[in-house]
Amino acid sequence: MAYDEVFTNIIKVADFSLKHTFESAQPLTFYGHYNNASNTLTYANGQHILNVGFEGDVRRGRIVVASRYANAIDDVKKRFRLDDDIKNMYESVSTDAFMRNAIEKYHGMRVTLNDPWETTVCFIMSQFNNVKRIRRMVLNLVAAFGSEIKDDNDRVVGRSFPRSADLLKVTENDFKKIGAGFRAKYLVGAAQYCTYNLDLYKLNPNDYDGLKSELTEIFGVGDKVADCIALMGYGNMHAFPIDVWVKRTLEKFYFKGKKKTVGELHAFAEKRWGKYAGFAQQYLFYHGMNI
DNA sequence: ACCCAGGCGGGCG
DNA sequence: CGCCCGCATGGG
Repeated sequence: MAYDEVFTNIIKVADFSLKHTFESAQPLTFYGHYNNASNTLTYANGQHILNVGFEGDVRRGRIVVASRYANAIDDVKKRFRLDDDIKNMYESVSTDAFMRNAIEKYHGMRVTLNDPWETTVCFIMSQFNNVKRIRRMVLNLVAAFGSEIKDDNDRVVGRSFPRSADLLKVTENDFKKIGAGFRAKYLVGAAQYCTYNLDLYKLNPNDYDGLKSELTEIFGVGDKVADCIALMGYGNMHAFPIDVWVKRTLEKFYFKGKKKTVGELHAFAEKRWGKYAGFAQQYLFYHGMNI
């Protein structure tokens, strides 16, 4: 099959925004390529390249998938969690004015389901950092250490995200060269640990406590990053990552500016948003950061 | 110049 | 356990 013989299909979808989903600092933000003018996203899954576009209204439109990857449709459905009962989720987390405003402003923003290892790397990169620089660091990582994706004419058309085993020979100094800074030593440790000591693909996505305890054994993964991996790498909506923005936003809009501990905020989120806490969190984070 | 960013590990009390 | 500190780097 020639490279230009791509498989295209259309998925009808309600309440979906490719733009907000991409831009809201999830793994796709860090290694995908989004074109704002055409509202299209290109990303790689392993050796496959997927082109995803969106047409129509946020409330009711269609996703156009173009790829030579036979399972591209299933990949997109899984990645964007299109089978979720989004109307019920919105109803559940629309608990107050802040959430309603966030949902109105960023309607259609989905919590994505990503590869666990890729999510781990992206959020190790995220610590004590800003979104723009995280993205540059991750793109540098893929460019430097990802394996080439070639067409039938042996032409390089992209690079895939490096697996943990692909990074075993990469040194701390190499990671510093791509801008990782003090996180370089964490990447070395994570690559080792996730190759030899922990199979990320055998963890139970539904076991929140189990995920947290296993993931925090990775050097450089603490409570917050583990919550991000549980949420965006395993789809565990119980996870409620509390970063500086979420903490600040909760304190300001839910506790009249009073300082709260992370433990208190976790308990608050669990009681208020329950099984959709992670979904609510993405709106708290993104709206809180941009308000 | 100064402050901050999707925090973490390590050391200390 | 909780608290506090240093940490690399670039953008506002």
